[in-house]
Amino acid sequence: MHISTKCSIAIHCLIFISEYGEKRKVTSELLSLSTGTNPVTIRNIISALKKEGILSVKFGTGGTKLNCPLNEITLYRICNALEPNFLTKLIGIHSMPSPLCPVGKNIHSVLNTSYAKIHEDLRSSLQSISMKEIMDNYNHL
Amino acid sequence: MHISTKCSIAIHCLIFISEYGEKRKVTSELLSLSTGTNPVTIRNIISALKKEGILSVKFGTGGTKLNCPLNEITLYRICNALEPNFLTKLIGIHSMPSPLCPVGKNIHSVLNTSYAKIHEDLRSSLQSISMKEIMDNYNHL
DNA sequence: CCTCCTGTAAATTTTAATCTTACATCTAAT
DNA sequence: ATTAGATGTAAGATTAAAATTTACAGGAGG
Repeated sequence: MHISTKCSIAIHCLIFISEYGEKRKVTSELLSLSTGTNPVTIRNIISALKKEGILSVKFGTGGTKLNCPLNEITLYRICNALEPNFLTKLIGIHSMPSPLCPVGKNIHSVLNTSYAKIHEDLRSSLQSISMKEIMDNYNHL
Repeated sequence: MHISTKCSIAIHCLIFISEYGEKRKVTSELLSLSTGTNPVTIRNIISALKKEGILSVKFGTGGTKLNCPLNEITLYRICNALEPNFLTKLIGIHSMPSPLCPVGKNIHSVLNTSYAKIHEDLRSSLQSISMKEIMDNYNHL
């Protein structure tokens, strides 16, 4: 399973909210126009970020605001909010190796050991980048 | 785009070839049985690994042998053989942000900068694991 | 009480991955 | 040389995953 475009859309939304969330009412309709994605997808993404405590949404009347400092919003947190346990789904494993073959019998165990290290490395990589760096990048473009 | 199960199947095949490639004729049919994948997929994977110089295939009569030392066969090399530039396809980016919006106009550039670091980190992670470690792991199971 | 918004669910469409079928070609053994 | 058992690919069919669309129940605030 891959890291979907939802991650990119989420970052897009967070930049937008960080820039405009205090000044005007940021609705899913507005984010939909800016990202070029349909409003339901936006609402699902925003909903996931809300559950993670990253932002808050004004119910009923609409509008979105960030809920914690930029440096605490890491890419890891975003990805995990969008898809829990996304790391374990990163590299697909074939499901039907032959149990009669010495290799087939043990392949899952071998792969899991090796992949665990990759998951760890990717996790720290994603934790090392937060919306703070991304906003800095955006502002100095 | 994700790292597909082809990577796991490739590792499975390489373990099998490493164990049995010298003793018996390892055909796509045999690998197909061991992995539980159809022979055409196996042949495509083996073909990609061959182009990378990782193994060699005896044409006509069949049979596969490793072509270089285990420690030179890194996961990065395997993934790249299976799908060139797989890193740039790892995290999807939404294709239609609004060019009228300040965020939409610049999002691709911002994302590419941030994602480049992740690609680098993942690359070194994948380069740090080779078939040598995997075979050691397999043998000490 | 009316309008604009959110939160979800369900069905449809689109896209990507995988499997199947088919066949040309090659090698070694008989 | 003929044949049996392989590889290498191309195309089409099937399956599975993502994304979009449609629909609607509910809240907030003028």
